[in-house]
Amino acid sequence: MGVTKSDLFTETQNELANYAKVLAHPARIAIIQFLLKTNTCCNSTLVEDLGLAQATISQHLKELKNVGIIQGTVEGVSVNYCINPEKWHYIKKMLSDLFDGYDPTYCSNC
Amino acid sequence: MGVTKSDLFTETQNELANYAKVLAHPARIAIIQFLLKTNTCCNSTLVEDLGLAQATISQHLKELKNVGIIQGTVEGVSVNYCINPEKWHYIKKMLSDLFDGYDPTYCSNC
DNA sequence: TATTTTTATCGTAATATTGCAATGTAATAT
DNA sequence: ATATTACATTGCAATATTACGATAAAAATA
Repeated sequence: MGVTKSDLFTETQNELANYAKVLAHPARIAIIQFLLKTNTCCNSTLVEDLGLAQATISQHLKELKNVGIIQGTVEGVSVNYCINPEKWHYIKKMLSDLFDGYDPTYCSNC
Repeated sequence: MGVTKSDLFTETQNELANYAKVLAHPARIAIIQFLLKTNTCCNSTLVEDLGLAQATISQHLKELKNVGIIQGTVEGVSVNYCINPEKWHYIKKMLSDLFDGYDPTYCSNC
């Protein structure tokens, strides 16, 4: 049906899935990596750098902002985007908690 | 269009996005967490545990298997799934490389 | 004021994802 | 041989995502 049955899952499961979803597009990964390098960027810079249309970049930025991984501050005509440090570390922790939860020494059949 | 312009991005960006995509559904997170707890599971166990239809679980398992995060071994009538340790650590490293790439002390405007 | 620059939003088309009933398949049990 | 059990696959409907042109809004500039 295309609609996820969120009510079947825990809050953590839905939350993790939502964070993963925002990372699940190369353009958004590229935007994040760009920010890791330059610390700040605006829509027009990304349009040049990524080669996607302005409306498309704007949409990706919106999704990143919606989950809180980036934040934007109006700077005259343009908007400066940067990583939200608190959210960044929160997501980082959720993911490492998940990935640290596996100990292969307990596995007998693989 | 619904189609990602993969050719605009680096291999790493596409790869990261693909791994994120497979984590971008609470059912698949739930399956992984189930495996972290029990180390092994089969389709029917998950159908009981998650409350999704057998065909749906089968589809989610297929996606997890396609990116290599889990592997299945036929055990008589049923199929035992478990985490693929190499892939697990590979994905874990890719994600931590991304998330370790941020140093808030360099950021002046947030 | 008119123009330019930058971004957001709307509308739309193409494609992808989610979920499940129905059906197919393969191994085991009766 | 037939039935049962466990999964995979197919086909379909509903919804979500991706991409972008067109347009709107808001600030800076001529």
